[in-house]
Amino acid sequence: MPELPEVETVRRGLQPVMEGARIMRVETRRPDLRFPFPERFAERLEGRRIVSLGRRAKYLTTHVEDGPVLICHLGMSGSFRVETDDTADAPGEFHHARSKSATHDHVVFHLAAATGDAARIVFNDPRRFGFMLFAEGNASEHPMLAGLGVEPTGNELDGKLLAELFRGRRTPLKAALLDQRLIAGLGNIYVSEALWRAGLSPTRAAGTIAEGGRKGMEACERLATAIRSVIADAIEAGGSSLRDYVHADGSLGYFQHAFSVYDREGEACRKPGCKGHVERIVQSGRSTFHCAACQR
DNA sequence: CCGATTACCTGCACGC
DNA sequence: TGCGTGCAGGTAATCG
Repeated sequence: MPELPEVETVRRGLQPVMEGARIMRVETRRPDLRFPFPERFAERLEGRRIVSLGRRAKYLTTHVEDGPVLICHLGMSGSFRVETDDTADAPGEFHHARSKSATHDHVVFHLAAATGDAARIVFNDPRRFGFMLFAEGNASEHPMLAGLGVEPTGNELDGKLLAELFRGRRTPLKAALLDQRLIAGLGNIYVSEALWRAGLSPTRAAGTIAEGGRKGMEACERLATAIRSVIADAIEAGGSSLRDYVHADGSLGYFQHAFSVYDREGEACRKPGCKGHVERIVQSGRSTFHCAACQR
């Protein structure tokens, strides 16, 4: 489900509830998600105050006082929702619009805010590709985060860096952009969208835009700009709501309406003046959507 | 080193 | 109504 914009949207939804609150109790309703929960998972969190909620790529990091850093990944189908006594006891509110099976509520964090208000943070994940791990000390040194590449937010990712990352790589642009060791946070949707915005073919060897002299440099600049803009636009729209994905407060993201190619097989290309249409191809076993007419 | 394939798991849409 | 098939936003292990 969630690529960087969705994870960032989740983070922003949870932050006001979690930061400063104390974790009173942690329930795990099964022994594992993708991986087994860490030893003494609940015990090491209970009683501690949450200092901050961060994000690296598609990972959420929860920092507590005098405890481990909780690293959460949502996998394909993971989501968090916030329950307060108001929301839980009020039938027919937004819960109704998106009945999500409690069958897959795997973890519940019972919180007490500084004001004394109680809240529950519930992690739901039907496919259980998500996971929760602990980092001792600096989370960025945890094996799961240590190898991650540059964030596609902010100014660091530019044409020059992209050229350095791609130089000599014969892998298709699609695969290069999905490689979290190069750029961290892009997923299947936003890779298709970024390549369309940049007018670059997903099948083109990544190295060819890094080695093509002036034209190559222009392509790198276009791609860096496309990546940053599509991620920024998606975050601003509150992410994409596909299938059952919703925000922590139950609301929906809107970016799926702004998709240019993803899941639009057969539609006319939206690029002004382009006569092409959106095609679906399969690369490394996953769908890629692109316009062969304007993406070269 | 590289890339492609498979595995992990459940739900849903679709055709019959 | 049910059943088989394919597909789904993730990462990681394995195989050439």
